[in-house]
Amino acid sequence: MTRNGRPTSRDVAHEAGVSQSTVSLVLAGKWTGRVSPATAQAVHEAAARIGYRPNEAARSLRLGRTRTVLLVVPTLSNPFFGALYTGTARVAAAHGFRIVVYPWPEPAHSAAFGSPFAHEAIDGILASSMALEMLGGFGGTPVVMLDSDPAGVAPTVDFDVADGMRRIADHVLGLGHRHVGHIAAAVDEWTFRSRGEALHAAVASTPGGRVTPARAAIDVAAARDAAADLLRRPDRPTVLVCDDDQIAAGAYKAARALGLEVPGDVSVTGFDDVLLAAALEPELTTVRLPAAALGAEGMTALLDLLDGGTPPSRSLPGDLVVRGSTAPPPVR
Amino acid sequence: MTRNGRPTSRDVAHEAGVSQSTVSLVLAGKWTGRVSPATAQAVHEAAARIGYRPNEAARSLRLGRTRTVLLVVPTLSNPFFGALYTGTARVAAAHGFRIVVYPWPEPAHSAAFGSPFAHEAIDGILASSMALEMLGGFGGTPVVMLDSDPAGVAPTVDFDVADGMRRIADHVLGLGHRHVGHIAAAVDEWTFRSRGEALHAAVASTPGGRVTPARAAIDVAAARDAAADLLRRPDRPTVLVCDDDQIAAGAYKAARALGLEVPGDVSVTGFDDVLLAAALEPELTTVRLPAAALGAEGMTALLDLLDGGTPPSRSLPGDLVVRGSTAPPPVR
DNA sequence: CTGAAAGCGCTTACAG
DNA sequence: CTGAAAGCGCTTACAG
Repeated sequence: MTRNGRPTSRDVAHEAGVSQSTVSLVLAGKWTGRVSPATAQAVHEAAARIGYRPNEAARSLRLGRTRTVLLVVPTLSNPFFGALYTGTARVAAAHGFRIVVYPWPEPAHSAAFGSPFAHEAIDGILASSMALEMLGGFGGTPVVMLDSDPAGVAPTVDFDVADGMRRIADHVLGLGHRHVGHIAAAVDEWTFRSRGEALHAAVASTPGGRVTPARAAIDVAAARDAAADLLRRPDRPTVLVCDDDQIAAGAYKAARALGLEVPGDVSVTGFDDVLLAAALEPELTTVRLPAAALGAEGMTALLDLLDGGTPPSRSLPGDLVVRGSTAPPPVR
Repeated sequence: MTRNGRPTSRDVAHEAGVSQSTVSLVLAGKWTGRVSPATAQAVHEAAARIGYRPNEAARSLRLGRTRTVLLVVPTLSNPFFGALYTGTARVAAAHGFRIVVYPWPEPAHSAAFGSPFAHEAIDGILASSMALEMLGGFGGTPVVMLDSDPAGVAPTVDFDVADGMRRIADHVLGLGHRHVGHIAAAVDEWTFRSRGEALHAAVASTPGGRVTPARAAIDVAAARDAAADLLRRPDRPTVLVCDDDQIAAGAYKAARALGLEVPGDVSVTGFDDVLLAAALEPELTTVRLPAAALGAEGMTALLDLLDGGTPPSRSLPGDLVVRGSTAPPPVR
């Protein structure tokens, strides 16, 4: 027994009447052909009887692996990343890994958190929605990037955001819109660059189509101001395509403040399909990005990488979800 | 050097020309009076030069402590718990602890996660918004409960939700409302029981005041249906007091579907002040609960407990935030 | 003031 | 088929 009262493999050995090494072999599942079935069963029973659980610290020290993965996300105030975490943790748990979440850079607290890589008690890193370079020096720790530029050196699991934005474009162009206001997220990341490029390409290839760009932080108040600027123009866009659901919420507020109805006077679209999208009135037309699936696929790829594999970069499709915030442009 | 190329305290010792035990003493900050200042400085310089970082697994094994705390939350889809995590992690990092988040019971994945207590590589538990009994058998691991019944055996850090709800009640009663619809969260937890009791008490003590109760899951669609039932009554309440901001979002939807204006025809209040509250139109009158502060105070209490202290149960005040969703009742 | 040594609980060659 | 032993990298009495 350890000082804190937890049984050790020696206690199991004593209880089962075998040696400690036999216990280790049996409980690691490496006994077939080396230990008799009867002995193995006795060990399992003894372990269950005294409530034995292996000491992870000892195993980590011995193996040089910690079975811990660091998940780096830009923020936890967006429930998107909560869902992402859930997906990674599900796959991790099934393989005996744990996930430590690290919101970074969290503007408010970045300094106080200290460097996550200082601890180094991790086997690998999953980083979402950021550039690999942002991670700085993390030694040779294996990394899988999520929702990030697939042109980098690390394996990547992405959403096909360009395709999602093309679906948005096809939807609003199909409704008859030609003048599109695009409220881009003022964050220089691959995921947002891709959304913007796809939108511009799709609209430009349509006769009479044009995009008026604007930028806003991913924040309701900032988006409201950017949207108000677009809506006060003499040649007002008939639809506001937003890089994110929170930005779309700001666009709603700007429209209402100017006495414009959504979607009667101006249509609005979002991106992500977080809870907010269905809470707004009217409900938001957006692209659903399966965050939990992204996390699960990313963790699967990282496990492959840790096993010495070379997981291919992949892309998950997003679904267009048409709700009440889009309609044909007003007749003039 | 370890197999994976990381320098150890032996490498530092060699670099500094001292013994490994001296390195350990110096880097643990326990050298004053036992090691000469010159030697201590040499050790620090050598450690910095070769980029030494202590192996956490070895330290954990030796000390029998892991410097890891499990944070159990009901869900991560509500950004409230993201903020709570941020607060705990900030204090934890300052003390060399890490936080492992565990959403539990996450209806969708609860089975797949496995028991968090099985790993046992934790020194303590912070559990939010649940009953201590839900944690089941966690051995003798120290626990601090957050936003939970202070009558339990574990130290507790709470919001004064009863006071918050009284402020809501005073606000709407002050506006002239007398018939209050209460949409309670259909979750049998202390935090919601307290909200309901405080509301009923405050309204009952006002001449002519009465409460019509309803219940809904913490979910926009469920809340919409519950609110619609209240609003279709012949003796319709003039204000819907909701146990949570998401429930309030559902109340908005029900009002709009019935052609009622918020706040002209019916006032609505929330609780928590998550991002959604300011994204709604009109913006939601609610009680701001400082989630990050709760997390920070909880972690501080747990550190105290781990040090052998007996942290007192505490309560943090919530602020009433009056926005556009409340107004005097319509004249009849 | 400094170092040699024990030992935390495991895993895994190695010997029998 | 089974066990004795080494060793992962630390912390901390203990001896000098």
